[in-house]
Amino acid sequence: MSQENTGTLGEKNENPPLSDTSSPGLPRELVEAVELMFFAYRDFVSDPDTILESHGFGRAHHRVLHFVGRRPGMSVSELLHILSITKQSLSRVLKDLIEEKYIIQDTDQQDRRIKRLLLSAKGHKLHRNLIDPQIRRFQDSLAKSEIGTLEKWQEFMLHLTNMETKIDFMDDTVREK
Amino acid sequence: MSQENTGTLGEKNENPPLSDTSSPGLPRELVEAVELMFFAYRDFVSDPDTILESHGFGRAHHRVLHFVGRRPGMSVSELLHILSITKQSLSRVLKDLIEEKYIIQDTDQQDRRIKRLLLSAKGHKLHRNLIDPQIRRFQDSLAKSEIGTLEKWQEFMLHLTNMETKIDFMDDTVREK
DNA sequence: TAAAATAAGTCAACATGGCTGACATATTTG
DNA sequence: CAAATATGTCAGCCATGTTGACTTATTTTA
Repeated sequence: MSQENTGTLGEKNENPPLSDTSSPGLPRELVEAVELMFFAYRDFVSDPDTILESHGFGRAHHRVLHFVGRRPGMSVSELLHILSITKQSLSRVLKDLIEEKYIIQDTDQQDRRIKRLLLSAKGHKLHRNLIDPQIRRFQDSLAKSEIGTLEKWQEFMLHLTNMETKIDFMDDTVREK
Repeated sequence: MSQENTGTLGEKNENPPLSDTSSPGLPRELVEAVELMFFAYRDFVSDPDTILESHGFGRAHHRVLHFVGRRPGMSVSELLHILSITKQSLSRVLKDLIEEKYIIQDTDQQDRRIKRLLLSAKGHKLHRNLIDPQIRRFQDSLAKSEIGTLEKWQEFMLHLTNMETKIDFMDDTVREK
């Protein structure tokens, strides 16, 4: 067990081929796919992360900004449901975004307990700046790879999700209750 | 600006179609793709998260376990490089994994400063348990969607990464220096 | 109409896992 | 022998998750 590998190495920086040593018994392609999820996601959010930092915001702020942008007029509890976090976690970032006028709260006229969330012009602008590099990344990747259109990729990615989660958001039908 | 949407709603749970209201000026399909990255990643790691919790571990432990499993005999600095975190962050989780005998350290015989990292039998077993649901998720998705093989998906995902990151790991050639 | 349920918000405390800076130790290299 | 390298450690900070206990306003219901 103790390092047959390193013994066979001529120099310390020559690493053994991954296929020889890694995850015995598991389909190599699928293990690589697991890693690609990690690397792709990490790099995919790296550009917005940089922009957010310059505003004193974090990823949590980004998510809120994004989903409010995607569904203007969303209530706080709907947002909590999509993000799957607690209201205490949300409140910290939402407070920042409201105080700095990226997000506007608008009391629902039918039910005055509910506050509808909307992006301000400032909020739209930031949202736009954050998503631009991600869209560019998709477009570049689309151009460089042979996948053709995004459709099949989307279908595949959708099947990776827990569905209920996703469907709640995609659908316009009744959520809980 | 103030909520034309909610005004048109008959009932509070009927939300407006996303396509009508969200992210004006941006290609809808690409905005949806951005969200799919978020949902797919989150749900993709949810099964391992549950298992990790029962062991008192977190995602950080998972990553270490995974990459050590993938490249047995990896040095600490190589691991740091792949994970792109500081040694102080790594040390917290690596310490746990070594103390609880999931990972074995083996001093390199050529350069006794370097410690080669390896999974113990216990480590392999946990790694296996963690990756199994993820592989199953890929297989299910592959079966349910019309993407065919993973090849094009992998190519596309690879192009989403910053490349240097990825290539460092995939290649067997010399890393830094 | 009074009581219960709902939506939102707040305070306090805790965990995880990033980060920086400052050092210590062992080992190899020049 | 001095400098560089690989690893490890202490201390403290930050972001963002968690739980639990409450408050306030508003709507629903019995």
